[in-house]
Amino acid sequence: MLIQINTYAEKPIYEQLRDNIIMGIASGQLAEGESLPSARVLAADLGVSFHTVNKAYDILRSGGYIVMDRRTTAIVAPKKTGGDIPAALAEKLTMCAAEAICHGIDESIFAKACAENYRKIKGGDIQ
Amino acid sequence: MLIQINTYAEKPIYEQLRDNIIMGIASGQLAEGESLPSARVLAADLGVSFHTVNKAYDILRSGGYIVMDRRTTAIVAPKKTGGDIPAALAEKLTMCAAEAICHGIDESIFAKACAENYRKIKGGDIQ
DNA sequence: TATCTGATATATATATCATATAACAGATAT
DNA sequence: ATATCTGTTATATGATATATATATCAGATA
Repeated sequence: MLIQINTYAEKPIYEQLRDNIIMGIASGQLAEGESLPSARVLAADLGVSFHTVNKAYDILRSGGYIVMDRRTTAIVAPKKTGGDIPAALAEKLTMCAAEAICHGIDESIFAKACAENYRKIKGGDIQ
Repeated sequence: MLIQINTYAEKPIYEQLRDNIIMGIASGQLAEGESLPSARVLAADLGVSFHTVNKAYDILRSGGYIVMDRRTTAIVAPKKTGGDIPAALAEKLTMCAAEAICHGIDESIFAKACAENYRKIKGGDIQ
């Protein structure tokens, strides 16, 4: 999977990496059990510090997105099914809804945008 | 409206203030045209620096949430209708959907959560 | 005139971000 | 065994972000 970062963006590099990989998993570009490049290799490829990649991997591990396997590099965590919405995600969604309301976006348009995003990502129709 | 912050949280104070006020506007607790407390007064009430509140107000002004009126304090911006989804919000929504997919949350559950959030906030059923 | 407002400037302390270098134990292949 | 990879951990440095304090300014208001 192609991982791209923008070192000029205001979003920290480690967050860009985190988001990139979450998108990759969600869209199926990174399959369950698939190996990620080692932190050192990815860092060299992107021209960033090994520690920056390591931080992103650590956050992904804490969030249950990847699993660290001593024998290989990090791998994509097993798929979850019928999960609950984690508190952190619920908070983000709440703020998204609030912002949408402030911008005068109708509930139907908001709901449609949410569902379309979901479908597009899951269908791999992204980027 | 009651504005609360947590100085121990990892989220910066100015972001907490921003989110708090956006929630207040979305939920109707802060009505269109309503005056916000002056940055100095709110800072004193919360026990934070005037500049921290000022930064939050400046971000809210840039985002079109409030209007700075020379004659009074900042006021809540006029309501928008039939607005489009701003790019920044679209990106947040995309990441929310991706996280939901990774957590094994079904599309129907995700869509329901989005819509329920929207309705609860708009109906004032919050906090 | 006195007092409020936000806007702006400067300075300081702390935290975060990103980097570099180094060493460590576990796993793997030669 | 040796060499090499892995993630983990520690330490140090610089740049930037966050939060604070103090101060000045122009505009508005009583």
